[in-house]
Amino acid sequence: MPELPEVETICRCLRPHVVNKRITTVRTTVDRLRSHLDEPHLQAFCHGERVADVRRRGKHIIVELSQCKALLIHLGMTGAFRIRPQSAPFADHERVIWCLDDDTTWRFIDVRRFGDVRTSVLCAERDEPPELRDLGPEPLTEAFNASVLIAASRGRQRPIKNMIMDQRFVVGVGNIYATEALFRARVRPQRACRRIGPGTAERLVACIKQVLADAIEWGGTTISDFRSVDGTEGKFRLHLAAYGREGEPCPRCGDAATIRRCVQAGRSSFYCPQCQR
DNA sequence: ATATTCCCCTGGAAGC
DNA sequence: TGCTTCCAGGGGAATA
Repeated sequence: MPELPEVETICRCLRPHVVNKRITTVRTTVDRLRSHLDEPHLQAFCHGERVADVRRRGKHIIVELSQCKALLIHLGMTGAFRIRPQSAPFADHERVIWCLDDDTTWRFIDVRRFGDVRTSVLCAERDEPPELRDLGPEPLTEAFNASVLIAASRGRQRPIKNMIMDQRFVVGVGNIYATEALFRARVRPQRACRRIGPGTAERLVACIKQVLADAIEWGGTTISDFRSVDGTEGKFRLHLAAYGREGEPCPRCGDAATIRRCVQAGRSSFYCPQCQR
C-alpha cells in the first residue's frame, strides 16, 4: 500500500505524537507479522526508552530511541498507525501497542500482516541501520540522477518499470508512482531499461522526483486502505493520470487513445499505447 | 548473476 | 442473497 509519499506523510503525522515521549509498555496481539514478533524482547528493548526521532528511509520507518537503539517498521501493504487513549480497548487488526507516558498509546494496525516491526542497533546516532544497507539512493536527493539510471541499465534486459520499483536501484517507488512517473515521462513500462537514452533518462528521473513531490504535497494516495495517523486520506488519487484507468481515454491524447493494462512482475501496469513508447 | 513466479494474509468488489 | 473468484499499494524466497 504505502509508497514513499504515504510513508513520509505518516512519519510527519506521527512525529508530534511520539517524539520525546517515553515508552512504558509494549504489547503484541499476534505471534508474527512478516517476521516473528517477540513480545518480551520488544518490551525489554523499549521499556523506559524515550523516542528521540521518527524518520524515513525508503519505505522503512526508523524510530530512534536512545543509545543508538532503533525500531525498524515497515508498513507492508496495509500497515497504519493510530494514537488512541490508554483506556481504548484493542480494536481489530491492532498488532503492536506501545503505551506512552502521557496516557496515550501508539498502535500498529495491519490487516494483512505484511508489515514488520523489528529492533535494530545503529552504529552511530542518525546512522543507517545495517539491515537497510542494500537500499538504493533516496529519489528526492542529488544521489538519484540520470547517470545512476544509465549505469544501472547497462547490459540489463529487464523492463524499466521493474527497475524503478527495485529498492536496490532507488527506494520508495512502488506500483502507483512507477506507473505515474512512466506516464509523465512518456515511457512505456515494458521498455527494456538498456533502451533508455540519456535524454529519456533525464526526463524519467525528473518525473519520478516530481510525481513523488506532488504526492507528498497531497498527503499521499488513498485507493482503499491508506490513512495517515490522524485518519485523513491521501488526496493524490484525484491526480492519478494512468493508474487504475484501464479503458479510459488518455489524459494526454484524449479520445485518440485508451489506457491499457498489462501485468509485469505480477503487478498491474497502466499505460497509453500512443504517447508512451 | 539476472529475471520471473510464488507466497505470506485478509477483505472488498465483481461475477454468476 | 449467497457462493466463488479475482484483486490489492510490498518484499523476500524459491525457481528457471
